[in-house]
Amino acid sequence: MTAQERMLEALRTEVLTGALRPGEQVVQEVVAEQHGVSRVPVREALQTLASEGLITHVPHRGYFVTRLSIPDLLEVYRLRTILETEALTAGIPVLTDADVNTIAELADRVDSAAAERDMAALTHANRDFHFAMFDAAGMPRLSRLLRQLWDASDVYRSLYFQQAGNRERVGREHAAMLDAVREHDVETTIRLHDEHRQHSVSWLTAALRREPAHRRTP
Amino acid sequence: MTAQERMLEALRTEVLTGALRPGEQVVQEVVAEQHGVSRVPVREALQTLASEGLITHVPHRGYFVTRLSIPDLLEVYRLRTILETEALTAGIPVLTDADVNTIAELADRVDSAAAERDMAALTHANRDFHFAMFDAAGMPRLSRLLRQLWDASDVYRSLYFQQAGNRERVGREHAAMLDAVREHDVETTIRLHDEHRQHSVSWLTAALRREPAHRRTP
DNA sequence: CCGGCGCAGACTGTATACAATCGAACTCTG
DNA sequence: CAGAGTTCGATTGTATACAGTCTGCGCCGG
Repeated sequence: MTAQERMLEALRTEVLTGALRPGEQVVQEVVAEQHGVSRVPVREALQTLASEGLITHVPHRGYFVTRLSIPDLLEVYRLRTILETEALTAGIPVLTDADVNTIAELADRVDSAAAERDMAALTHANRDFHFAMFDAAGMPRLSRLLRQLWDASDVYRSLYFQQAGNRERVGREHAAMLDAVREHDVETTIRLHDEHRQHSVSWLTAALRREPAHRRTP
Repeated sequence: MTAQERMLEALRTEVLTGALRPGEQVVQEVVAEQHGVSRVPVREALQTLASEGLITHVPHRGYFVTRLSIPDLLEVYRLRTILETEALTAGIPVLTDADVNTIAELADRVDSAAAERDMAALTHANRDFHFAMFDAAGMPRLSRLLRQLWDASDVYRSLYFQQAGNRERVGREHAAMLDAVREHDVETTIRLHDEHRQHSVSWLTAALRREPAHRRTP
């Protein structure tokens, strides 16, 4: 595995778990030293994250963790709604029994991570759970676009998960989805996803309004 | 402007106009020498294009112009249909008179480029024409996703434009769209876009089937 | 006292140099 | 003669070194 791939993974995790906070500058030399590599692979990883939108690049100034505005967050969720509906419509009917079992297992993993308050594991397991359904559509580009949109909002989802009530709610919602998925009930699965999203977007906009204390991404 | 930005622009143009053909390897040193820079900014531009999907990266092997398969092409057009419909629904009703004039002007530019058989100009003007409508939705992320999808298929659109009949057809289709846009007729604009897309996708799949002669992207 | 100017420091951007990896042609062997 | 091993060339990946740009602070003048 190349150094830039390691850096990409490391940086993505740090952003997604909130170790690097929105608006914060990512100084190349610091990251390089922490991981024992030179600045070159760090730059290339940052480049990738920038083109995905997770990081914002300002020439001659540096790389900053992207800070979502509320309108941007709403747009992300609107696009997710459209594209996830498409993915579920194509994917749920063609799920095999093995797929369903995998999804059930992933739901368990979400629960354990939630119980242990392991945010990194929770974020990952949650993604895996949902993308097991999305990927079933067999539309790699659609999956990829969705991953980008999830990346963009994961920075804030870690906030959402930090509250115990939200973690419990997610557990219940996932269980309901699993039931619908078991019966290949596309309509219900979509409806549950819509509600799931709806709740987190309202919670998050409220949270963002409460805490406008970061300074703007320069 | 930094060197990597110049390289990004240059490489993107070369891929989109077909100067670099699908499947072909992009050798860093060659590109660097051609443009009088070192390999570093070239690498960073390639990195970005790779994360957008225009270029495929194989560690320790190199960067290759992505070759679309027919299923992939169909997926791109399906996603474009969904997202462009969304953009037009939001954008067409709120177009100002100035916007409409801009669009009309862009349609003219497409025609002139077509008349002069200037493929690079044609590709650019065509994009500008359509994105003038899409961008009107005021959804920057949606525009961005659409640009990615366009990038992915532009490699093949240059093929489409090389045929005179297609160029004329596009001129007529754009004129019809312009009329619909002038009247803020969302439904007709969407229908025309659907037909527009439908024709190019059928033409392109046929063309791809005729010419499967490239060697596989390794 | 306040606003513009210049300088120092930090950080980014790029070039050059070196190390590692891959593929293909060639050789050697059964 | 076929096939596995091997060496060589080309190309990529990474480190180091240097150049350029921006920011913030202090100084000077009004």
